[in-house]
Amino acid sequence: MPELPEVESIRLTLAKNTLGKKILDAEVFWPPAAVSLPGMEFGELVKDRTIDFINRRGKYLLINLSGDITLIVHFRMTGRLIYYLGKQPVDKHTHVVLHLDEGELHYSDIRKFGRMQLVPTKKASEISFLAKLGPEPLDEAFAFDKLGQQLAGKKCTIKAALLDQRVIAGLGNIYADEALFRAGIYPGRKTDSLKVSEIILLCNSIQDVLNEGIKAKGTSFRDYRDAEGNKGMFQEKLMVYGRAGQECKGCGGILAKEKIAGRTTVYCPNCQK
DNA sequence: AGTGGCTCCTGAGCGC
DNA sequence: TGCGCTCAGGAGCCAC
Repeated sequence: MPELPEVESIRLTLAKNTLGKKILDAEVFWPPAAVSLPGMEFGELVKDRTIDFINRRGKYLLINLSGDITLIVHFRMTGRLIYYLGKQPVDKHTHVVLHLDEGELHYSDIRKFGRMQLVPTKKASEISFLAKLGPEPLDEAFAFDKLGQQLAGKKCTIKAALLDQRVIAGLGNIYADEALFRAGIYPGRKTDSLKVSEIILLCNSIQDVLNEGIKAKGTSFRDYRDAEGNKGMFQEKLMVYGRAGQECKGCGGILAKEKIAGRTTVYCPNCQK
């Protein structure tokens, strides 16, 4: 599932292949996946626009098109955006194809949770789901004091807080569990029970695990691929996610599984307190 | 404010 | 081989 490092990897590979290219036309096979401006047809709105630059905010990919239109993509669970230099057949999960002046861009999504949405670029930051997002964990301005502010006064579990995109943008189940393991914090701890020393540790762990995830080009636990169709490598480095019942790579104890914040959570009862 | 449940979806895995 | 069941989950929404 694309979290921050996966979306960043898609951004980099997509930029490498499509910047400056022009959209000749679009084919929409499943309309709910392609949200346009009111009263405008998706294909008509993207036609003849150039891909100017590509940004990322949390787990959202922001593709700036010429003429002040931005294509916002959220991949949710199984969304993929892949560039093909040649002609590529569509399959039953392909929802949108953008034909470029060189190559084509396929948006597909097995579970159909993901969305592409066109918005006026000037209004992009006001779009409700973007405006609500918390700080970017890899911004230079982000440090333990910022994380502390975001967590202040919260009484939920730390796992729930890390998954809350209003608190911090870009973490999902994989990197939240991995960051908590590295910080030695039990995911079910109440947020207001964390000491400053633990918040410092957690902040560093979040940044480290995200940076290492990006360096490894993301985690391909199951479905994830970058914009060139390649898998990431970070699944080989996972300490807890997907490893319930296996040995902890730190202490050799058995990793536990528990539903916390409504999500399957894996942790080491020995290493995380 | 926090929590739990439901919804959107499909495929994988399992028991029989 | 195949049926039916459960599980996976990001995030919005609603009830309590």
